[in-house]
Amino acid sequence: MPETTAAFTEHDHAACQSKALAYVIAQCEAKGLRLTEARRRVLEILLESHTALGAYEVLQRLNTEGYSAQPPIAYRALDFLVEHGFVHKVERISAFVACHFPGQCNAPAFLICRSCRSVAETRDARPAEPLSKDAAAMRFAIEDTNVEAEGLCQSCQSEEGA
Amino acid sequence: MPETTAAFTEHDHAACQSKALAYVIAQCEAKGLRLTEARRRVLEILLESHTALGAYEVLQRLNTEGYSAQPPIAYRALDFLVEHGFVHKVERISAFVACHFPGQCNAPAFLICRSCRSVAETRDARPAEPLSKDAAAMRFAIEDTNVEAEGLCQSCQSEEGA
DNA sequence: TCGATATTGTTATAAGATAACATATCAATT
DNA sequence: AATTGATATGTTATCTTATAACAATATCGA
Ligand SMILES: [Zn+2]
Ligand SMILES: [Zn+2]
Ligand SMILES: [Zn+2]
Ligand SMILES: [Zn+2]
Repeated sequence: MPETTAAFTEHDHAACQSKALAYVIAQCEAKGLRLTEARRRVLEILLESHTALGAYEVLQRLNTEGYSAQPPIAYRALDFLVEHGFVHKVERISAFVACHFPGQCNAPAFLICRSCRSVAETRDARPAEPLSKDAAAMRFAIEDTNVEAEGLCQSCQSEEGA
Repeated sequence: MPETTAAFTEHDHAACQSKALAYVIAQCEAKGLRLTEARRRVLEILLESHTALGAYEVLQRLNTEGYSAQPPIAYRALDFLVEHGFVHKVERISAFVACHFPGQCNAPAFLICRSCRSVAETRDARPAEPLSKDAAAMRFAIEDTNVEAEGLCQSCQSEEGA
């Protein structure tokens, strides 16, 4: 199996999920970050699958659980989680996906299925070489990089052929 | 000079601009595409600088020229230009920038200044290697890739220090 | 000229994101 | 325990980005 999350492969997702959650809890302890109720619930919702969810989908999920939250609740929780690298924003589809490489994720890159919205994360994508070289040459200070590939996962290819 | 557009460097932008426009005109001729008034105006607006413009900024520009257009006018023109590779969408900032590598642009990558919104385009970014390798391994069919780096251009770094 | 196809005009609305401000909670110090 | 500054939440309203839907035109080959 390649160095990707198991998004498009069979795997023990319960383990996948609890490992990531445990890591976030530990990190917050260690760094004195406050993993509040809302933040934790949002993270748990995202960890349920390898599918990216929009902020309003997350919000809806919160609200089907007795919560009665407005957009800023979801966005603030997501901002916190993204800021600390526990969740990634997938710009291409304006959606959020939990990080599944707890603690090992520097420059993530994503494979995004346009049909089922599953997102596989690969790590160690050295920020696209020619880009960082050019950036240095023109004294451009890169702060953050997105590498996102959209397409069809294997199972959605089959369905589309059908 | 590296293989980037001249976005962050001194250059003969008039030439830059007219070369790109001429290329698009020729391509449309050759492929029987209709570069209508609206499409051409939108392209010209984007070619004026290496700054990315939002769809509504483009719309506003159209409307300050006697036009009286609604959002779909701008989006349709942009869709056409993006579809044929004459314009790129910069997902990270939901904005559009003219392609300045007419005919030589396969997998563009961008350096985006978060302050002045200038965008430099580098070509030949082989779609991030680890990603395409992983994709092949899991039979994921990549259709389109974004590589976008956000940061500060040299001149905006100076200003921020001030 | 006819008819299929592509494009534009127009209205309305969906979807994504944030500003602003009041209230509440937390955690460290007196 | 009370004070206080910093952080987080609740709430309303609004802003930005993008598209659906459908009628009216224009284009171009048969
Ligand atoms: Zn999993
Ligand atoms: Zn899929
Ligand atoms: Zn130029
Ligand atoms: Zn700049």
